[in-house]
Amino acid sequence: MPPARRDATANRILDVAERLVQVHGFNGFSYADVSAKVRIRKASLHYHFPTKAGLGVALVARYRAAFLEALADIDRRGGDARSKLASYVELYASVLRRRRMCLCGMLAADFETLPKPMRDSVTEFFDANEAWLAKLLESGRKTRALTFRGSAADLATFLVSALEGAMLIARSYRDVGRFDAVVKRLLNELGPA
Amino acid sequence: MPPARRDATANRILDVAERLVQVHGFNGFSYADVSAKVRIRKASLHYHFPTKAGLGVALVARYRAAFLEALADIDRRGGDARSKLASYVELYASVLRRRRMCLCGMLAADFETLPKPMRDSVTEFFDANEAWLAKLLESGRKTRALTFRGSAADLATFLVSALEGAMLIARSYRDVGRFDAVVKRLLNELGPA
DNA sequence: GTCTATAGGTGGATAGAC
DNA sequence: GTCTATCCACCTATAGAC
Repeated sequence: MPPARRDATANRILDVAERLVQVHGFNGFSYADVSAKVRIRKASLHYHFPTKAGLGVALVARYRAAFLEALADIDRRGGDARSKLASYVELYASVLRRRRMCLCGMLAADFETLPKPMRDSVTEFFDANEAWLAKLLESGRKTRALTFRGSAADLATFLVSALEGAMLIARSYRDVGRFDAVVKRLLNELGPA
Repeated sequence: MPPARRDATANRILDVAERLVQVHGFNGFSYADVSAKVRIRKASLHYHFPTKAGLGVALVARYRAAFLEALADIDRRGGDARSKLASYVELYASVLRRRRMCLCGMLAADFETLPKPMRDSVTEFFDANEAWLAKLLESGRKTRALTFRGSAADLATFLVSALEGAMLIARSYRDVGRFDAVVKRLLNELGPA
């Protein structure tokens, strides 16, 4: 039996829990909330994810894998650094358009209340995210598609911070345009299109 | 009797609750947590703040007032726009150094779970914050202390987003240097010191 | 794998004595 | 204003039948 089918229920649970965390935060949802949406009893959830901490770790692991896969997709599609950067930003925008916060940005807010293994997973997400971005920026600088001062790693940190912050606040205003305005300014600073 | 003395207990409660929200989020603290730190029984807290929603509103109101007072202080101390901007950024840095997130940045994460009156207070904080900053930026542009493209209001939105995002992530890494690096890049983009 | 039932704890909030 | 005592809803998690 293929894993996709074998873990079909687990994945449905993760889908629902992921959305709940992105919208309400890790301390703002319960097994009861998941239960209601998945149409399975609370107790049955514990068969798939015995503890909430474990569910949280699985959530971040899957999110990171999916995110890195999306980044690999961007690489596979090709194009210059600037269009790749636009695709990268679009990943954030698409999350926000669904009225969600980045899962790990949300968990960064909840950070001090998270079980230790979840904390490590969250920073690992940002590390991997920024590493990919830094590589893109460096290659963009080489081909002169992008211009910027300082190290690519520093700029990657900066961009991720700005994007996460823009998502965070734009969501409160329920105004994606606020996010778009920030993006426009970020891209403008990286040289002419 | 002066208000400061009359509301001494209420203020101690707010001090403790404020810190708890900045560190754990609005859904990550309880009256029991406050009770333990203030050394007063849970039930007594309800005398000062009957509901958690009411406590939350009081929290944001006080935080905004204190923040705007700090901004007024910056104006009173005088200096050029660039040094005022540095003082402005220092407000965020000092919060982060105490291992806290901006109260309203944290509440922006909790936004969807907040009682309506709190939601309004949060966006009003950002509105007031950005309005002050936009005014500063505009005056800096006039005196040529600052150089930037686009509207001052747009740039203010951008700066607040970047600062909040940088706080959010730097706190997860427990690395204030990460925040400082973002600040350095932000200030560099606003022209030579 | 999913169910019912329930344990054991904590959440916000109230009543009434002092 | 602060206390003890208590309510009831909800939380995460477990036991055991099917």
